[in-house]
Amino acid sequence: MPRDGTHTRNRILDSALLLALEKGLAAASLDQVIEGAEITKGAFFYHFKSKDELALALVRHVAELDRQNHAKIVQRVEELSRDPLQQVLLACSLTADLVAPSEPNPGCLFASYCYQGDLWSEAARKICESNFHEQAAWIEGKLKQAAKLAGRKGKSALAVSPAQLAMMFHSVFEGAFVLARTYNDASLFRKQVLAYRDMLEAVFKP
Amino acid sequence: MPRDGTHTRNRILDSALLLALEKGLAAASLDQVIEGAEITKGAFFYHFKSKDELALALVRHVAELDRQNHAKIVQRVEELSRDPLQQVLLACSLTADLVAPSEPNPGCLFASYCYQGDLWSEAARKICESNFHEQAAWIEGKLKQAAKLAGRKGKSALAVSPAQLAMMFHSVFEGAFVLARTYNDASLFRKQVLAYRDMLEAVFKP
DNA sequence: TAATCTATACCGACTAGTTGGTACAGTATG
DNA sequence: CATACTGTACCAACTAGTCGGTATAGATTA
Repeated sequence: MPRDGTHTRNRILDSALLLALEKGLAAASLDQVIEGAEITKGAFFYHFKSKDELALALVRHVAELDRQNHAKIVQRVEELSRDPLQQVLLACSLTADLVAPSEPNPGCLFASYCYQGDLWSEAARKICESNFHEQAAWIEGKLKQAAKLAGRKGKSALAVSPAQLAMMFHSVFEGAFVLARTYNDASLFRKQVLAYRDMLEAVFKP
Repeated sequence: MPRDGTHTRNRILDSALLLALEKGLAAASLDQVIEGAEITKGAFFYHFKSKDELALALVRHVAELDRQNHAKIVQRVEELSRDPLQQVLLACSLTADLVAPSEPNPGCLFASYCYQGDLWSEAARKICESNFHEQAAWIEGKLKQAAKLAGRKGKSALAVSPAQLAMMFHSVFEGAFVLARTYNDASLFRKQVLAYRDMLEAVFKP
C-alpha cells in the first residue's frame, strides 16, 4: 500500500509517544523513534521536517485524543445522572479507570513536555492550557450548579471555590502520575483520583 | 581559596539545578553546566566522574534541602499549635509560601527526573520516595490523631482515609507545579496548595 | 494498450556539528 | 608536597538533518 502515508505517520507518532513517556522526547533520539516505528530516516523526514515539528504534532495528536476522551466521559455522565455534582463525581470515577494498573509508564505527555524546556514552546503550552481549561471549565460549571442547588436547601458557602476545586482536578491528575512513578506503583493514580472524588463529595455533602 | 573544594562543588550543583528546572538535566549539556558554574571542564571532572554521578549527587543534594525544610516547618508548626489538624493546616500554609510567585521556573527536581527515564535510576527513585514517604507519614500521623480527637467529640468516619489524604499533599504539590507551568502563572502553585488545605479542613470540620 | 509522465511514499548512505568523557601539563595555595 | 584547580587539546560515539535515488500507483497521451 504505497499510496497511503497516514499509516506510517501514525506509526511514527505512536513510537514517539511511547518513548516520550518512557524517557522524555528530548532524551529520545530520532534514530530511536525511527527504530520503534520500524521505518527509515527517509520516511521520517518525508512526514516531518524536524524533530520540533514532530514534537508539536505529537502534542496536537495527544490533545485531540484527550479532547475526544473528555467528550465521551461528559456524554456518558450526562446519561447516567441529572445531578451536576453526581456527574462530576462519576466523571472522576471514569477518569480513575483511564490508566490500567499494569501500565509500564503511566504518565501525561503534557507534564513530560513542561519539564523539558526545549519542547515547551509557547505553541505546545497553549495546546495543553486549552485542553486543561476546557475540562476545568466543565467541572467548574457543574460545581457552580451544584452549589446553587445546595444553597436552595439552606447550605452555607463552600470551603473552597468551584474554580479552585476544578483546577485541583488537574493538580491531582498530574500529581498522581508523579506519585505513581515515585512510589513505583501505578495503582496510586487510581487511588488518588478517587480520593479527590471523595474529598469533593465531602466538601459538598455536609 | 584553593584548599576548599566545596565552594566549586556547590557552584556546579547550583548551575545544574537551575538548568534542570529550566530544561531538564538530560537536555542540558555538561558544557552548559560548566559555563553556568563558571568553571572549566577539568574542574567538573575533578569533582564528578560522570554526568550520571552529578545527576545522583543533585537529587541527594535537593533531597537533603527538602528534608531540612520539612524539619523546619514541622518545628515551627509544633510551636504554633498543639492541635494536630491545625498543625497540618499550618504546614500547608507555610508550604504554599515556599514558591515565590515571581520565580521563573517553579518546579520540582523529582518530577523533572521522573519524566526523564535516563536520570530516573532506581537509586534516584528511592531517594525521592524516601522524602515523599517521610513527609506523608508525618501528615498521616497528625491526621490520625485529629480523627481520633474528632471521634471523641462524636464524629462519624472520615470521607477519605488519612493515608490517601496525606499522599494527596504530594499529588497537589507536584500537580500544582505542572499547572503553574501550563497556565504560565506561578501564583497557581500557592492557590492550589491553599485550596488543598481548605479542603482538608472541610473534610474534618463538619 | 503500450509508453510516458507525475506525484507520493520511502530508502539509506552521508555530513557537519555536538556530546560526554579523557589526558595531561601547568599553577596557585596552604 | 598534596590539594584544588585552570587550560587546552583531543576522541569516539552520537546527533539532527540532507540528499540522490527508487518503487509504485494512477493519469495522460500516442
